[in-house]
Amino acid sequence: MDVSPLLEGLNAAQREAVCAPLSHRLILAGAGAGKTRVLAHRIGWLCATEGFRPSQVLAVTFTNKAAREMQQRIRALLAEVEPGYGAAQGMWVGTFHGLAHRLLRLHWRDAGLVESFQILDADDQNRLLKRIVQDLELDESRFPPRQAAWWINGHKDEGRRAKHIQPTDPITRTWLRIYEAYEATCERSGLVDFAELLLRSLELWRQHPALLEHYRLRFPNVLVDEFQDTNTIQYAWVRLLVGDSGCAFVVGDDDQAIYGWRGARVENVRRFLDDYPHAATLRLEQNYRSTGNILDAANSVIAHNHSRLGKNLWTSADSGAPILVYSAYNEMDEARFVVEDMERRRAESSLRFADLAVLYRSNALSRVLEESLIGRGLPYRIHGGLKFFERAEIKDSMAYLRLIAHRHDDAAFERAVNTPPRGIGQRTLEAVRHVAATRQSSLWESATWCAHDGGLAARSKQALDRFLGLIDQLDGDTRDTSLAQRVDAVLDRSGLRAHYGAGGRGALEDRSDNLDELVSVASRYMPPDEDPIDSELAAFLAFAALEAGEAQASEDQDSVSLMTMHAAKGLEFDVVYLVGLEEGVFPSHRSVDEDDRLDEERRLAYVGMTRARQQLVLSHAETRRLHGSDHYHMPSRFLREVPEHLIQAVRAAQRPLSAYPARVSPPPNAHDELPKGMKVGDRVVHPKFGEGTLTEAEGSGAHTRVQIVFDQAGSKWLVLSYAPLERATRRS
DNA sequence: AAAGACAATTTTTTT
DNA sequence: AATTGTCTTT
Repeated sequence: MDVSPLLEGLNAAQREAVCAPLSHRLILAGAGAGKTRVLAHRIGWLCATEGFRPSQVLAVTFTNKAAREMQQRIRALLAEVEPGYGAAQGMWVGTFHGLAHRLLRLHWRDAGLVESFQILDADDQNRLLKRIVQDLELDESRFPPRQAAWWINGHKDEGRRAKHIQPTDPITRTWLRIYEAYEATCERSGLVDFAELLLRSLELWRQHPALLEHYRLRFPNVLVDEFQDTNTIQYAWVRLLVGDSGCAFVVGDDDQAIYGWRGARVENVRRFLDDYPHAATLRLEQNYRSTGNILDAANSVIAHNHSRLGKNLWTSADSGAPILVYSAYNEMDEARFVVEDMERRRAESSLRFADLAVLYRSNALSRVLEESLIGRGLPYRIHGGLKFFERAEIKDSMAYLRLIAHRHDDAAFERAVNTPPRGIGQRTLEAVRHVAATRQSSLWESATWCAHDGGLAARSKQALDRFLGLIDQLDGDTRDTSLAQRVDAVLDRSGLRAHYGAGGRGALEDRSDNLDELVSVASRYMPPDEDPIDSELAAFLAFAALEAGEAQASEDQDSVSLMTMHAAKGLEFDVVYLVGLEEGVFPSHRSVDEDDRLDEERRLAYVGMTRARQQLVLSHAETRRLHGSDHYHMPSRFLREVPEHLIQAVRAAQRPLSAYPARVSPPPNAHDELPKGMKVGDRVVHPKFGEGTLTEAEGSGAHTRVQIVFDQAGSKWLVLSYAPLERATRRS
């Protein structure tokens, strides 16, 4: 057997990681240091030289995309090492949720589930919670369903069920009541949300030691990617599986931990070292992606963070071009600059559109850029946004399929009953829900009863009965047909196709196109080889929930990428434009008050900057129109944290206004002064609060509000035209 | 029961 | 600004 492909092209540190002896390892790998590569090669190494079969390897990633990539790389490697190796048979590579789901499908009985349990996505969960909050007769404005979901998921992510929580105050008591009711509903309807997948599978192992032992023996090797993004329960899951006998190989970068706000615990990295004192730490610090200047800039920014595990990226590459910083008048000027710069670069070199990316803090910033790109006719692709399976019309269709597969799915029932409208209104539903609540039954059972026995109007009974009959018939009639035919039958006989086809209220035509696309997706769908689910429909439903799919399909077309910095993690481009570098935008105004959050923003900046291979372009706007009103922000602190000698500044003022493309209107009052001749950044004085700095402004004319950070009195928002503010006289 | 006016809301995202 | 959900009207 030739193991050389496994080591080819690896540097000393990478090689050490790949060939490490069998014991626990923590690999701290900086951006662009080849961590995914190391992970794939490590698995190849384990199989080729340590005598493991691929089926003895379990590797976890965070996204489906990463899982697919990993699987492909390993397959290619193994094929090279040992031609005809049966291509990674039996290997478990997937997301935490995907693997947990597989476990629950295999051991549904032991996990206390019904065989046909359904997965509840975030949207389903919110709807269900809304229903529950209403049923409990609580004030929705005081207990918003979204917040309830947040509260419940937060506890589940920490491994706590309702019974583990001791309420100390009335508010917590109420949240707990919601949690309990939610648990009961999910139980009764056979529904499992994302957090539940993990918690259930963890409990499955805890409560069935023999089963756990089986998996420990089966997977002596457990590998985790993006370890800094694991939450409490994911960590517990890995720890339980590894136990004392297994071998954990975890890869991460504490400087790229950007998901703390959704429960990820960077501390898990340290905790791993506490829990496995013999684990050796290896650092991958050589970066193969970016120029020296880009790395220097990124390193300088991240150096401002507290409590890092310590790591300094270096490269043998040239320092490259300086970091460009563009100061725009406003967001339109900024977008114009970005697009013109792209055109210029493309004219001067052989860059493809796909080598260019614009990254921003929040999705709201993408619109202007999009308009500018359209104006100049450049192809682009916005990543993120609504996924295919999250679209309303698709979810409507899926609700029918879910009911066909599992009648007791209350979430699907609520969605499908009256979509499209078929005369089953609030009153009727109220009655159905009431019966369900008193009998502790699913909505389906309750509806069956109501359609014949309840005290409903004959009309309503009939409508209800027709709906129930429709589902039963769809199930019966299409049982032996292909998945695509089933979907097609659902669209036709449910009336959804006619409903969306009619074009509704100004509704976009692609709604109906999406329905056709769903049929086509179904016809192309192939259940995974080693899937524990025997029904094609059930497998398809799980696929839709776990893998919502990219919104735009045109992946092959050469186009500029637009996305949030979060979405850019793991990707790289020759030229990266980081726009909206303004205090209050990035770092976000919701983060500036807390050190921890600010650190996370800074890590996000680090992630964004290190996406660039050749050229990094940073920009900020003096004025930005956001949510309908004007904002005047100071340049982001992250800009100031980039050493000056790395920067080449481009001032907007050098460009005449007449150079603006005709379709973008010239900026009104762009860099103008605020009323009273003030500008952001000025020193001001207030008779009562003393001296301070004008840091931000919002609104225009007489409504302009400004934020002043007073030297003594703290920060305050004042209406400029009323506040007795004066410009401070400069002291000598 | 369904359409239309009105008000509130707006980080980041995966599964 | 624009989307989203709630309330009102017919």
